[in-house]
Amino acid sequence: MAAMGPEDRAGVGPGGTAGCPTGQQASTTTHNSNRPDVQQTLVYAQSCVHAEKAFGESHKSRTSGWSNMAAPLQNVGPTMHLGSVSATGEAPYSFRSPESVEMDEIMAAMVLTSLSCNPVVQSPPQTDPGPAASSSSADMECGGGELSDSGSSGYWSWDHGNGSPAPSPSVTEMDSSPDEGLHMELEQGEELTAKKPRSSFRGVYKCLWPSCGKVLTSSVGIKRHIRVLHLGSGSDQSQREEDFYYTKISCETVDASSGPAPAQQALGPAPSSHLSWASCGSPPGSELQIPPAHRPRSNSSSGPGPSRPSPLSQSAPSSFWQIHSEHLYQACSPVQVSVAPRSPGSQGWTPSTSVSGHTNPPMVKPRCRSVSVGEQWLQQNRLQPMSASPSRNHCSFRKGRGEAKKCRKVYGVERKDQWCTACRWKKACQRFPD
DNA sequence: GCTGCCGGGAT
DNA sequence: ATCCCGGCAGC
Repeated sequence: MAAMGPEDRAGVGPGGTAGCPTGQQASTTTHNSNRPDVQQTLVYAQSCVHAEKAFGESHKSRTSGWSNMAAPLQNVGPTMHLGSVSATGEAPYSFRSPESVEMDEIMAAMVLTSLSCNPVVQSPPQTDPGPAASSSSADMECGGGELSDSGSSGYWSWDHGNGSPAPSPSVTEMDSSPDEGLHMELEQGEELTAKKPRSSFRGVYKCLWPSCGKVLTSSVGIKRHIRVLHLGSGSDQSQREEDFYYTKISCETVDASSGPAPAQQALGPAPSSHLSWASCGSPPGSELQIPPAHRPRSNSSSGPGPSRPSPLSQSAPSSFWQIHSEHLYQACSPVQVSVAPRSPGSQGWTPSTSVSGHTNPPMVKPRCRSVSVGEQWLQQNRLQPMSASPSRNHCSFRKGRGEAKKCRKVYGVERKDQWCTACRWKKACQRFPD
């Protein structure tokens, strides 16, 4: 639904322009003038360098400026990365060719972006992530996936859960350059199709070296690739810098087969729901399980807004919350009303709290409205085992009227204030449900 | 046309 | 979350 076109990308996320010192625009637009698609994040990041150069040459001011630009870098150790960046980004300007400089700019900004957004890159991904690290990284990845929906080009965003920065690494990757992206997709396709049938989440590591775009599935492999091919093996520095020249891309497969939940089996085709829930990747080595405490609570925003990615196996319980918030006066009305022996003038209506909704088949009958997967799961688990195929065909059926008196009939329009709330709101009658 | 209520907007 | 209403469909 988030059909934001590429041109809609603001490019500068929350605090984007505010974070960078003034005067950042002019110096860099010249470098990127012929490729407007190249991430504006890059422009932004690089422009900070220029601005700082303009403002002062002291290393101290540079450091503060960087931390100002991107708070995420603070916990990473800004000076260390600055060293690597400045080595490629600043010094050679005076004598390198414009193309080389441009590539350096791109690369430096990519490195910065990936560094600040991807903790997996900051620390060796598979050495010893530990449970906390893996879970937090999974959260990060989720944030990235979510951002990718908005179509922004890696703008800065702060993760909802733990306050960590979580720009979208994958978006940055995809937007980096069209030809490179194509190249990467080809390679990625080759490597990934092999594993496609079974895995649901995976991370790939992409080399950020200019015009390389090599994609590997293991961090060790990508490190070795960078070290050997680009940095040149041997030097101590190269072994440390290799981290900066790759980034991790989280991918998801369209797995309709990963652990089919009972509800999904019974549901039949509900592909959109599957996809919206499975928009999260995670590192290949780390486990997918996000602790419930870490998982963002289901925001009550109905509709396909930022769908919280979660493994499919957990989809049903999470959507349970949504049901309660969305269809409160319907889904949460186990209160059955015995309508039969009533005098017409009587105000009384006897709500019997019998949970035996299943004894009343019409109650179970799905209404004609779009039912989420989770909701059907709920219905299946809460109520009687429904028919094995509560397919959406029933949704086209609109229940007939006249089976029970409604508030309008009982009280009349003139006594509308005595109607139940739902009737007043033109919703399904709560007081006299069919 | 009346009625029930879904879907969605407004606050 | 609450309130309201347009509009659809069954009668």
